[in-house]
Amino acid sequence: MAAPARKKPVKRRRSPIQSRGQVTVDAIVEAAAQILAKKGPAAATTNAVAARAGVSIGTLYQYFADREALLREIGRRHVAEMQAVLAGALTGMEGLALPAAVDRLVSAIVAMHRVAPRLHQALHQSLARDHLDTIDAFEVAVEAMVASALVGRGDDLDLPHPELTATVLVRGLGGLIRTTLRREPERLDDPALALAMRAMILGTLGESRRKG
Amino acid sequence: MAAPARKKPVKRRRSPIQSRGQVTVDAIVEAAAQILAKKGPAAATTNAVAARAGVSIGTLYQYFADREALLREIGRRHVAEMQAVLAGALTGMEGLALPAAVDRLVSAIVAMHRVAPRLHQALHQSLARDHLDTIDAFEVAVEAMVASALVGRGDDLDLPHPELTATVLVRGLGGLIRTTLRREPERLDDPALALAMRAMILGTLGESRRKG
DNA sequence: GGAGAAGATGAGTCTTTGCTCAGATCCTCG
DNA sequence: CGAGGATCTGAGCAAAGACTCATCTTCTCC
Repeated sequence: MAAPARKKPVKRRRSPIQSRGQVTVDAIVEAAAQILAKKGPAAATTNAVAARAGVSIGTLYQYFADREALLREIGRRHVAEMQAVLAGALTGMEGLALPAAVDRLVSAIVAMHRVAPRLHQALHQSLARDHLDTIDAFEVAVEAMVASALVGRGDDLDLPHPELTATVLVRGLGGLIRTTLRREPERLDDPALALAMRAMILGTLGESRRKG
Repeated sequence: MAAPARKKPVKRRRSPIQSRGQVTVDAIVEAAAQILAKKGPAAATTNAVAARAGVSIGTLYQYFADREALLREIGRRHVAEMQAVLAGALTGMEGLALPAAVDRLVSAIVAMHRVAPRLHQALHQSLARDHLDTIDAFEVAVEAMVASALVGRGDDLDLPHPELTATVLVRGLGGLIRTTLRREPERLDDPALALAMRAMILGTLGESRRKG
């Protein structure tokens, strides 16, 4: 009623037109990702990011409306990278027998998490209730992907609830990998762990089928 | 060389001696846990906590050296509570057949996470690289517990690497539950999910054994 | 009752951080 | 070359939050 307070008086974000603008944006995102990965969310202040990127804070705010927007962009890029790695590791799986396919899947998921483990963790921490959307959407997509892959080989599997099984597998494996990454990062290279994951997947599939 | 800078000039924390002191401490911890659970780590400022607890900030700092110490205390209490719930839900499992024992384990783990889901999540977020020690120690203990339980029924199981299997199961289930809690909290009550978890555990155990 | 310890207060200090703005500098293109 | 837009600068503002301290109140116990 009183004064019509302007909510968003200016649209701050500028899309780079000249190439040097793009270079600057990349430098900022890169710097932020590095700090995030190396020192955690708390250290990733806008000033620190700008300093590391070698630009002034003013420049940073020319391209990002606020700190959140910057984090969101990092999340977007990270997810895209993971997606690419996953897709690459999963090509040409159609012809494989189940155990071989599972091996392939395990190494794909591990590889995907190895892209930028510290950053992945930092994002999961800092993206409080907001940018997790991006990551969540990706995880949902992965679950759907796995579910359809399970349905795809219907003959030898015949699961009563492929989606449910996919959900359990994807979330379980993801959690396992994230916990391991945080507590014993070096262990991700342990072949025994990969075998154990394989056993978990195959066992879960077998046991789930029997229930049909 | 120059001035011998005093590092920790005062030990600020006072242990409550009179009963009203204990009451105050409890109120503070309780208030902090509530804010943490309801609004996340960022909202849990020392001033907000003191206000909610109905005491002045000065009082808060009489009992806690700093914000970290307060968070650490909350972590300690939360872990203790989870431990109690888990222990309670696991008593008298010795005589049970494997499937029944697994059912029991599943509901115990779910119950344990249901103690204070939002707080659990907030702690996992805020306890950056510090108080996670407390939670980590607990999780390690759970892994050891499960491992020994697996060894305990050696006859019908005979796993080649009980610790590894326990690790995979505990971390996998924990991750699955945490993810579900964050994205679809209501689903934790879904019996189908419990069944799927059961299948995962039984399947993993069976498949792991076969490898021996 | 009253001395002294335990407990509580909260205004205020100090620091940090997100973010703005009034310009300076660089590029493109006619 | 030079006009005008794109880009960049960085001192500094305002807000927020952790924490202190001088002082007051309440309790214990002889």
